[in-house]
Amino acid sequence: MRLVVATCQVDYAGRLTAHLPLATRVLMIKADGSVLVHSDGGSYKPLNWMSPPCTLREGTTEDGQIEWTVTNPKTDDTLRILLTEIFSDSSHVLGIDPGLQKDGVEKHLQELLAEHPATLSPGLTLVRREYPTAIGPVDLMCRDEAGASVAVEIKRRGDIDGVEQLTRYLELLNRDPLLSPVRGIFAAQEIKPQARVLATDRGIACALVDYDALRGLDDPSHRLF
Amino acid sequence: MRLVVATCQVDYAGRLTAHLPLATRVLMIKADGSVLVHSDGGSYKPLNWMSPPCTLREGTTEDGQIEWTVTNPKTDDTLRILLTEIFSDSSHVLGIDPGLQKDGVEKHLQELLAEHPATLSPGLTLVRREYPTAIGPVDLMCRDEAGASVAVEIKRRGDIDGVEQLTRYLELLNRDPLLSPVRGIFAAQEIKPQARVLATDRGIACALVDYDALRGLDDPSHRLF
DNA sequence: CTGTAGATCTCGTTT
DNA sequence: AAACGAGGTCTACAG
Repeated sequence: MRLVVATCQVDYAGRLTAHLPLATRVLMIKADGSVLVHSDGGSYKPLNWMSPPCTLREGTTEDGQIEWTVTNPKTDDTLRILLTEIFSDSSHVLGIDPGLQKDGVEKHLQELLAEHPATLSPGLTLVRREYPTAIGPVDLMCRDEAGASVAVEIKRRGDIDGVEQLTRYLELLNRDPLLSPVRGIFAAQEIKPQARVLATDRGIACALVDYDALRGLDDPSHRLF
Repeated sequence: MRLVVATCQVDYAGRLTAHLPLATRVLMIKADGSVLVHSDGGSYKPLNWMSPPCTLREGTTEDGQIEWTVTNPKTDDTLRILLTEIFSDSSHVLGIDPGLQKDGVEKHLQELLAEHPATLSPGLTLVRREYPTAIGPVDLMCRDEAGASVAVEIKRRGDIDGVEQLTRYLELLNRDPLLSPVRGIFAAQEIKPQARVLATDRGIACALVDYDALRGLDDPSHRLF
């Protein structure tokens, strides 16, 4: 890992063309050759960058200024960095990172709802999780008290795409005379108004999921930490 | 901008809960208080981070180790960083960045196709760009040689979502007796096989767009640089 | 290996 | 301010 603080101008050419005027920034060069250009704001996304695999070539321009050329042989992207003044340049050995341990995303939501399907609709019982179809797995396949099939699509944030996805599943599932009629439940922690309208228009029920309440129902020994 | 190279352990609690075991990493603290935890690989995304607005509080644990607590008052997220060994700690004044100048994304593709609609289908002429509907603007509304309406959806990468979007537009537009029948063209630089199948199944034509060729047709004086 | 869906998405633009 | 769409998306996972 090399960290350079320098006044620089950056030009990128790849999927798009982009230009950064001369200013002081932080350049992060990782062990795999990738380069990140960070300013003193924004968020975690760099102003500009090069993804690995790529190689950095250091050179000088005709007027004696330092110029870095970073190229990615796979994508033919290039990043040209002109450095007019260097304030700091240091290298550090970091070693391989053990990586991030996560908990609590959609998969976990699906696990919790699989354990407590009745929170979606009274009397609902699980048939199976990740119920396979030709166009992808249905998150939860359930049965209601009357024995009718219910397909559940789970999202953290419910938007129109999720409704479209569930609609495609329902259309396919309802072609199967052994399952039909299959009704749908669109479950999410948050449902966008347009998604709710579309779902309702298509006869799909919406269920708001309370993640913390589900966690409370769940055995706390399952926690990672 | 403060750059710290240190052996650290990181715990995040917010939308999800995440943990980084003890290892040597780079900590980037921006002027707005945001914090990025980078390892020597991956890509431009940090292992862990805190988005602004947030505040960093430095403290010491009972056993005398340095502990940073970063909190975001808006979202109630917290990032706890335990630093066991610091290899480098430096601060730099960067100033405000002039920002990235972009060129060449979907908007530009739309402009080029608006100028040259006949490249999509022979004899096609533009009615208007960003044709408004109740569920959003249609990228290009055109007329063919016979005077029939043609709705064009433009994507850089054509996937199934784009076909769904165009389908919704067509469904809506075809309810208008003044416009109906409206046919659709799905235009993209690259069209995924599944998207092509879905489009064809729904009677939507697919058009592969050659961005460089369109640029050639276009007046070069429109370039930014 | 390709393709698909999720993301502490981020980042615009528009309503 | 909220919402919708795009991203040089990136990234993990399934087929």
